[in-house]
Amino acid sequence: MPAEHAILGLLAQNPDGAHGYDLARHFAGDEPLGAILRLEPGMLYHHLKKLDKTGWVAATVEQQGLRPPRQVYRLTPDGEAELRRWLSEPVERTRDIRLDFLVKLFFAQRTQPETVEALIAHQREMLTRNITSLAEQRAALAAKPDTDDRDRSFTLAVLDLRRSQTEAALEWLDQLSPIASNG
Amino acid sequence: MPAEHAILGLLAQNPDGAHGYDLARHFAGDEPLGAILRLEPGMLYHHLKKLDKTGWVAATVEQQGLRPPRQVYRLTPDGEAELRRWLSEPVERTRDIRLDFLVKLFFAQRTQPETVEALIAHQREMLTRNITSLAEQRAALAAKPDTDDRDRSFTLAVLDLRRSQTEAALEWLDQLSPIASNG
DNA sequence: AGAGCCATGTAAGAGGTTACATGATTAG
DNA sequence: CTAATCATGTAACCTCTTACATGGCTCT
Repeated sequence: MPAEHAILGLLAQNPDGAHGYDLARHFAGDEPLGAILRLEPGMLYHHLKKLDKTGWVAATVEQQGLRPPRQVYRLTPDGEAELRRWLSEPVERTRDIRLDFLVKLFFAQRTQPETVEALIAHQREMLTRNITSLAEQRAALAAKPDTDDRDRSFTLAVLDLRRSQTEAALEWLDQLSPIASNG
Repeated sequence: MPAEHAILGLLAQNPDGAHGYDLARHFAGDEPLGAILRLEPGMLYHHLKKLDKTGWVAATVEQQGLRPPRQVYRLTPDGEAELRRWLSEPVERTRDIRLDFLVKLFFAQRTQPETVEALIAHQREMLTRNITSLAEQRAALAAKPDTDDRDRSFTLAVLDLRRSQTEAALEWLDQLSPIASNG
């Protein structure tokens, strides 16, 4: 779940804590985070409660006169550890590059820029492994007897699509150096 | 929802109808459909009931001695119209190529092969449009003042990833000719 | 005799979307 | 005076996942 880790990441940038409405702004369309991940108020408040129950954030109440009191959330040590763990781990599937990996990249850059190169390198290995596996599946299928020609050519097309998507992600990764270096 | 249209597609290949267990086999891992779309029994039976309520399939009961009676589902004229409509329509977002478009391709090939080339051509146009739009967004962002450098370079990376994924899908589409021609 | 197939489902829960409810404050 | 902003949430409703319930039949 990238959304909850994104919340942890935002709190990691704000040692004084933040309340729901503060955080919500970062998930709007004109913010960089909002370009990859939209979070409606309902879900945001839901995640905050869940994170509180898990112990990754801690809430304190701030009275506000006549407005509803603010719940100010701060990252706990457990939450920080979880964030670090998550940020160091590449995503397994190519389709998760689009969302999960971008969120990782975003917060790695902002909260621990020295880890960005390692994250990219690990992700690179993972994608390379996936390409190898796809090549193996392709070879196995081509060699498989008793297969309808239409079925085979369709499944080959499926594997080829995955390969092309994974290779594209890999090439994109290799051009991320500006982010990695001056982040 | 590709799952429900996949069910319609399977029934379109079986004018005598099929029952849930029959259909379930097509969504197993070793079948070509299963390579793109897994459907557990629970969801399959749920979709069948929903399609029945919508009027896209019609059920008749077949007694089976001591086993539970079979619900045999047949495609209705409405269901067939819906399937045709869906099969002729490209997907809007690149990320839906992986699932929805592949399902469309699979069933277009098997139930109306003469439409495959048009489907591919329409999808090609859609992807080309998306690439143009991404280029525009990229230009707009590069020209935008008052933007944090880190924010800008991150959002540029997001747009570049989308472009690379969309271009990869486009190149893959252009090599689908074997399926289109001898399907 | 036991494993796996046939054939249908239900139940519980996680995760998400959309819309609404509340009510003061501030900006135009 | 109206609209947007601040600040919190709830409610209803989907979708999907995982696991289980039932019980005869067929194969080894």
